[in-house]
Amino acid sequence: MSTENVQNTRKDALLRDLHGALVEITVAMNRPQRDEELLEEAGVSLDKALFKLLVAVERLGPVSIVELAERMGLDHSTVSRQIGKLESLGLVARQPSETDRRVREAVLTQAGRATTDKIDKARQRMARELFETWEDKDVVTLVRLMSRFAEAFREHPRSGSR
Amino acid sequence: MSTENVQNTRKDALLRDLHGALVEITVAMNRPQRDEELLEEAGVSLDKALFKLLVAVERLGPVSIVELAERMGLDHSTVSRQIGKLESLGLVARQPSETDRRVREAVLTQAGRATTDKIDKARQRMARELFETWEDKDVVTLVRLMSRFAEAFREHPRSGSR
DNA sequence: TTATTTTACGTGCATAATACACGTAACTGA
DNA sequence: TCAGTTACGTGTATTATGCACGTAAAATAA
Repeated sequence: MSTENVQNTRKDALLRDLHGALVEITVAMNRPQRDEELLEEAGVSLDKALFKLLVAVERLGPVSIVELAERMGLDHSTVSRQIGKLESLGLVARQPSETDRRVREAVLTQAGRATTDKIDKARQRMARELFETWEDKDVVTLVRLMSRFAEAFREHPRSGSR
Repeated sequence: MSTENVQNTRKDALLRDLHGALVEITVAMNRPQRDEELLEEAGVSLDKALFKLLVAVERLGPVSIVELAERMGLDHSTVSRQIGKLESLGLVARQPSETDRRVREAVLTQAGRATTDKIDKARQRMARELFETWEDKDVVTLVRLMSRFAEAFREHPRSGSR
């Protein structure tokens, strides 16, 4: 308090704004409404949780259940069940790993690929629309800084652990 | 496919990276681990869902249940119950609105304010640490562009509705 | 090699967050 | 005044999720 100065206050306000933006973005990303809209635009019918996992499988290629769980911040049992559902829907297949017979890698099936293609295209359309009024320069900068932030946030130098 | 050109591909890749960063940030924000760490650092014991709502009440000041629900992307019944819990913990109070006797505004109690102060300070400390190696200029730019994006994303020009 | 520990996965079980449906009170506008 | 809308709370059902446990395979130690 006694050592508080103007610079600190300014920076605090800045970081406070950042947190506000982060919360807003997180809420927007978590809105079921948003998923539905995207799925509808893509002409795909899929459950919210399954949808996120399907996209993750697309991004991470052949990927083990455990790694998928870590990436998604979920328990492996949850992912195991959800992948099971995606499998029964014919969108994902489990294949034994070549190098480790404990792991069963999740991969997209042809139908799964077709689905994620539609979703990706719908997302691209919406993103283009959102950035329509932005200067290219700003978009590039946003992506650069936000990617950098995402990585730092993920690696998040935890107080003591890890 | 036949009309695809290099410019489109470049921009698509950019937007794809953006989405990747968004997903990573969302996952990081949703990690229960993160909340725990923050709460521990703040020396506060509180449930995950309640914690988010408490922070929301701090930000949005005296706020109705319905507005809170809309901001959080939750059903009003969920928020009603959670505010009830926060009330029984003595962190939030419900006060009748001056202008509309249907609404019961949620506000922080003194204890609630003390709690959010601790949380805010802990978050500031962590944020400062994360941006330690960043140039001020980049932080300022990140916050500016990300705030702009958050607003655009929230207002999200829905296909037809709204 | 053999034995011990760790890892990956799946399943039974319990919990808790959440949405939906409904009822009540209050506000709004014709 | 009266019909329609809105804000809120509660009963109920769903379901996503984590935890605990067991099994098989791999890694490591002995």
